[in-house]
Amino acid sequence: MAIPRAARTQRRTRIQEEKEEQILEAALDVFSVSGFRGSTIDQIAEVAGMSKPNLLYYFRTKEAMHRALIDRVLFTWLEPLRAFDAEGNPESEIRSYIRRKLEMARDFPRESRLFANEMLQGAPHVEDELKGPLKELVDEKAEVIRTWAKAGKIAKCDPYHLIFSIWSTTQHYADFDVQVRAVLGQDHAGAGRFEDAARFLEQLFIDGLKVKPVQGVS
Amino acid sequence: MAIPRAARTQRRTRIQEEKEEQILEAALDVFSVSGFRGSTIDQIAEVAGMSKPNLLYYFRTKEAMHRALIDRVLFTWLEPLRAFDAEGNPESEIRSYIRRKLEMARDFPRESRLFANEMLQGAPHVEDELKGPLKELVDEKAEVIRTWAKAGKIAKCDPYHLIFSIWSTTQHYADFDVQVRAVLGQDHAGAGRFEDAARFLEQLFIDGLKVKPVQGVS
DNA sequence: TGATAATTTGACCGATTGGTAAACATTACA
DNA sequence: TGTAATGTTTACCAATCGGTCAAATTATCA
Repeated sequence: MAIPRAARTQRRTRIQEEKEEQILEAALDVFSVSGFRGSTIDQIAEVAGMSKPNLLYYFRTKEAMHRALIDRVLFTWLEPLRAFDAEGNPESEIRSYIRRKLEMARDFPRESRLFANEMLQGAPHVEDELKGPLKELVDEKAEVIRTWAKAGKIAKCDPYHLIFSIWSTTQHYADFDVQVRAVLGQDHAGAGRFEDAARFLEQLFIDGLKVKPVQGVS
Repeated sequence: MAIPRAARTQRRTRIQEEKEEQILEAALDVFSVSGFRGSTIDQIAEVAGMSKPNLLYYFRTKEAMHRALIDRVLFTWLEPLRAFDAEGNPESEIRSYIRRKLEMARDFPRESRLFANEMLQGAPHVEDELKGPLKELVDEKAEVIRTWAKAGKIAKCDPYHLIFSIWSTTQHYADFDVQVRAVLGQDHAGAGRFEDAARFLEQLFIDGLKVKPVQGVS
């Protein structure tokens, strides 16, 4: 008789690892496009190439699949911000943060869309994580930025809105990919698009954050 | 006997105007949160305070409701970009464009989320509009920005990515509202948040686009 | 007012939804 | 190899889905 997944206490089988990975891969495909409510287990099953009951053998509910995905994404998505180094050079730290976020949007667009979908729906499954770990990490890095500004290393600015603007501009290329493609057309297609975006954003943020000479009567 | 809505040729009744508005208002509530696939006619009917068949008397299908909403949003959403004036002063044009987009994100967050949902799903209902009217408008305004840059009025930059970055940063406050709230907490709550965002973005874009002195051996 | 058109709804339809039960197939391991 | 645990599938369930129909109700206007 099959033992329900939740009751298992032993170490995981090789098959379990493989199949769970296979299911999450398919679930990411589906959830990232249609969101939680708009996705069906049947869709995921078809993409995964397995029967629906088989999926439910590894994840007891649709919500469990979504949960597993969100947890994973939330963690890796914050990697670049964690790497933000208080001891580093402000300009190069910001530059490489932008580049890393942009690379993630390019290499993991489904993860970005999954997260965006969750936000659009009011974060019903992750509000606690937002108010807890996420807020704490952002608070910490915002303090770093504030210190830099006070030391005159970058222009005075609201660190929170700076972080928001880096998030939004970079993730835009994953979340609004259709729109970007439609507007740019075939002219700016391919790998060049990524470099163009990187160049623009680095210029915007670096120049926008340069310390301005004190204004006064000249 | 009731005449199917699509067959009507006469002018619309007062009741028709009111009820259609009432339905679209409810549909916006639901679609903007759950997306097209994730929303149900029953949900919309409940929010609208009408029976499901009554909704389907005014809009023959769920898709017709969504279509009507998207069309309306697509038009008004581009208003600020249309107002972008080639003859105006670059700095103040960009500044007021940012402010207008930010006001829309504040005053019409549901419309922003409806659009974002559609983009995340790959724009299955509006891809033609994106490649047609939207692209044309953006091309036109991008040309204006390029002209400004060539004339030395603003820094040289890719005009398309500039527009993208203004879109993403402003709409972020509507689409990712939960996240913004969670991170800022109660400290930066209320109306002040809007002003903080406006101040930051205007500073970022204005300073980031200032013409830089030509680099060379000093 | 009366009759005609416009509006509204309860009952219902087949298809799809998330999820279950139990039989069947495969694997791991003594 | 045998057998017990693990993995897989067919058949199925109640609930919900988008949408229809006909009957009932309300508004319009000659």
